[in-house]
Amino acid sequence: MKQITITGRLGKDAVLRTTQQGDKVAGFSVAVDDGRGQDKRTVWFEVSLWGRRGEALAQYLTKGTAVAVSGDLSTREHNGRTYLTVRADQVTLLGGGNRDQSSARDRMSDANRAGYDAQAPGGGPDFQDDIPFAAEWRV
Amino acid sequence: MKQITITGRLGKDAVLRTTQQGDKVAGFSVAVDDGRGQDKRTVWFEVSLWGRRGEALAQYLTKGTAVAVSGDLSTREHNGRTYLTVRADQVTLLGGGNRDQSSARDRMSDANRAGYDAQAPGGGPDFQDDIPFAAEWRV
Amino acid sequence: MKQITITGRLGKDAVLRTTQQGDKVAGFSVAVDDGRGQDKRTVWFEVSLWGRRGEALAQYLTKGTAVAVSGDLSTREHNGRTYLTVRADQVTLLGGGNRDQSSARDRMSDANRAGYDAQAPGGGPDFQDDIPFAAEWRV
Amino acid sequence: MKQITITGRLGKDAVLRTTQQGDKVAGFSVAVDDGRGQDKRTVWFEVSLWGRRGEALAQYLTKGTAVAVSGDLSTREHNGRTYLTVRADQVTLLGGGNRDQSSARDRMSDANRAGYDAQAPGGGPDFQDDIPFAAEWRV
DNA sequence: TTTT
DNA sequence: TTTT
Repeated sequence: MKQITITGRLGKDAVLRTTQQGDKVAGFSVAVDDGRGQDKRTVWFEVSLWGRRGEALAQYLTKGTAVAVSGDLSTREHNGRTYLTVRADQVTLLGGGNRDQSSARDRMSDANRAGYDAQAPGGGPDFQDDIPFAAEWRV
Repeated sequence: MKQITITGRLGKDAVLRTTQQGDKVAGFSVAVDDGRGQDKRTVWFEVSLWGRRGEALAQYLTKGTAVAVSGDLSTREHNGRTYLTVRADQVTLLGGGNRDQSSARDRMSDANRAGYDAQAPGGGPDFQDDIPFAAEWRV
Repeated sequence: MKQITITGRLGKDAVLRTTQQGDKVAGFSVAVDDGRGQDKRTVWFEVSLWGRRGEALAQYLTKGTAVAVSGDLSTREHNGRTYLTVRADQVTLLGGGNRDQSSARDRMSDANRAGYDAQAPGGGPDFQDDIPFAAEWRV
Repeated sequence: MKQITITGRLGKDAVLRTTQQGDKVAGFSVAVDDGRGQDKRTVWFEVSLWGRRGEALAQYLTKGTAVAVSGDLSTREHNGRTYLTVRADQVTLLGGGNRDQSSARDRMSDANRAGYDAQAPGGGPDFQDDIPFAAEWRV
């Protein structure tokens, strides 16, 4: 088990994709502050949210949105760089973002009212493109 | 968000149930040690693991099994008592239990090979019996 | 282990207290949303943050402030009610509250620059008053 | 906030070190299983446990010991490799290891009876040697 | 209801 | 570097 909870802000709008099996996944990067004072830096996490929950929340996961994300941490190597990835079990909107907050929260409660599925169906490397994130998003 | 991770042992074998909608859920109680020395006590958590993951893991979730469980914490009042409940996103077997460990782990890896779903489909109070745990299990 | 991470808002300003041993502890209650739609409710957590960190953050932990709190969950019985308590290891300010945000964050970074201690020194029931929270704060 | 909880086993005995300021820290690596079937791999975490708690637990943190660790995740670059590090708030012994379990647990309860401090005093890069882990330990 |  |  390697279960992580992060709070931070999206660097870009989330991207909603569909696997060849027809499964939906929302992908987005979250910037988390680390250290303080002189040692301040930003740590980036690539988050994937599968199923109906990703499909429903993607529209609210806009650049600058503050979120809390809980899920399984992994690392991924790509072009000599190490990425921190989180397969999300839970995503909570904390505010901010490009859209006005109140209407976003109203629409969200509709989305949440249905029973969304934060889990990937297969769990496999079955993307049409093997990276659910823009290639320029680096750790 | 109120995401918890506990480690502890099952007080009884898990019970696998089916909702009226046909959804499967494994229910079990986990004893977690709290305090030390004179102030030692046991805190009990009622855990539910929905979908194929619950269906697959139920057979290994036997009395005495050590587990790590991550999920959403809630409380439930029943007959004047407060229960701590966890709707599990992740359950990891740590050993112990009534069955012999090696064969259990072998069978488990088969179970895990498929893509299991730790999320409830609807999230609602739609049990055939509204309590997924024996009535005598108290906090 | 029963480690929890919550996000929510303070119901009142934090109270900074001193034990008979001279240890400082900040106490505050955090409201966390649970459920959705018709089943929405609020779950309250009593949080304690010990040592220099509590001392330093108390001034920013005002009514309405959004926080993320990570720590050890326990329950406490008082007058027939069950309280959820969290002994915090980490507290992150997410915004809101009575004070203006920017200046609060500026002052906070000073506070954080020193090495604060989120742990209780003794861990014992050594309060001058055995409840670090106002009696009217109920689960 | 980037708070993680892992369960896994120590690759080597923990090393107890002292900073130039006289602060104690136990350092150890934890192997965590990732993936399943063909995609199984091991993810390593470098854990540091500061203060009296590190001092007290170091003797039980032997090679092969199963632990649950909760704390703040960071990454560290060293010689072109990325390390996952956890500054531990909580460490729970789950069993295993080189020493016999029962006596270790007995001694541990003595250690735990005192109030240990899982937090670093300063948080700084003030090691006599800047790496609390053997250089050959790579992610 | 668990276990060390 | 671990373990099942």
